[in-house]
Amino acid sequence: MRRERTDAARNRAKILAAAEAIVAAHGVQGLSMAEVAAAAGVGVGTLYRRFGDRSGLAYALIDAREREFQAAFMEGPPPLGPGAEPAERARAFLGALLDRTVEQLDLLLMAETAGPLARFGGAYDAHHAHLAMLIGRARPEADASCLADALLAPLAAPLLAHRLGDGGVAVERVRAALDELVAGVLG
Amino acid sequence: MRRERTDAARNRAKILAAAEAIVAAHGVQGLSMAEVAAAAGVGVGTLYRRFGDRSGLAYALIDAREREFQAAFMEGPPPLGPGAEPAERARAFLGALLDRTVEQLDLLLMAETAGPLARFGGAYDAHHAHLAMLIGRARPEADASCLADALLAPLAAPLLAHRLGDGGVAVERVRAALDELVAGVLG
DNA sequence: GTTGCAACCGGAATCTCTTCCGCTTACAGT
DNA sequence: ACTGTAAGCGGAAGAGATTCCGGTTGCAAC
Repeated sequence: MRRERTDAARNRAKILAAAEAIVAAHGVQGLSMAEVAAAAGVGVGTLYRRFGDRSGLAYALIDAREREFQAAFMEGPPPLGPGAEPAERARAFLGALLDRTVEQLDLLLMAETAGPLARFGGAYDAHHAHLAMLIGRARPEADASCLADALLAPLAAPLLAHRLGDGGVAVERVRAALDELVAGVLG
Repeated sequence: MRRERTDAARNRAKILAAAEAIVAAHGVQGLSMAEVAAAAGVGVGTLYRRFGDRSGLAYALIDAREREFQAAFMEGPPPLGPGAEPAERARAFLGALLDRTVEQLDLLLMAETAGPLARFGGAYDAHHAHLAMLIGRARPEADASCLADALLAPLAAPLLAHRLGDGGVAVERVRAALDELVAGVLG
């Protein structure tokens, strides 16, 4: 496919920079499409062509950290990367994903709320494929795909936001529960 | 607290009837607040005072079946109700919840999308409390609350919609994976 | 039957997301 | 450099959710 036009690339950068500035200044709730467009000096149509919708913009803001994370579990050092036992890698993977999710909870919440299905393009599929691979290696006879969904589900942003925010549950308790789940499934 | 005024009760009934008719005729996507209000012959303000927002209206439509379900697992016959072993009850509970969720997938999807936090008032709390009770009975030393969240998470509407719809996964595969999870957690 | 008031009602106004389409521009091929 | 065109652009228009508030009404107390 053709290279991105230079004006498009420039606009993309301006939009992301403006969006980051707005999130830093007013939080995620202040991130309205019209405001981002105005701050970036482009029309709202440009935002939509580039990012699809509000949730697409949120995912784009998350993307940088997501790439780091994917690199870490695909080719980084153990126990996250190759070299450790599948069960240990799965535990490390879910723990790291928990940390990343908590760190960007506001953006993820907005992204999933704006359009729930978008979550399942891109990042989620990569996480699912990785975890299913680990499960399949540890227990070839199991339904690795469904089990991977089940282990990833407790990390959904709305649930974590509820428990960590209103519920007063600490991250470490969630991590411990995940470890127990992995032990039960891959044990 | 005071009894509901008769005009308010009448309007509530008219609104729910109109909403059900619209869902039956045009599906969940046709359920716009203005349209429901017009069909019920009330102003939109009345919808909002009564149901809070779009997701509140969706939950109200789900409510009847939810009450049946709660009665079944709280005081119905085993294995769902009292009388069976905790592990078996937990399996039956998650299976029944899976069925109910699939049955009302569209409404649940809309309800969670419209306001993700609303899910965690009412029905979710009841499910969580019940499952945590069963887990606590089977394994007093475990963190029953967090494990209950983890076992309920795979039943989130967006995930099920994705797997059952686009992914081509059958309900029975999901059920089998849940059974395996329960087996892993409850010994 | 009258009265006081709290709850309720309606729908216009507002707010934000999203779509649409006529105009502009980068850039590959000549 | 010239040109055709596909990609990109902007912002007005459309859609639907949500808020607001002046007017109305059920009903409990007297």
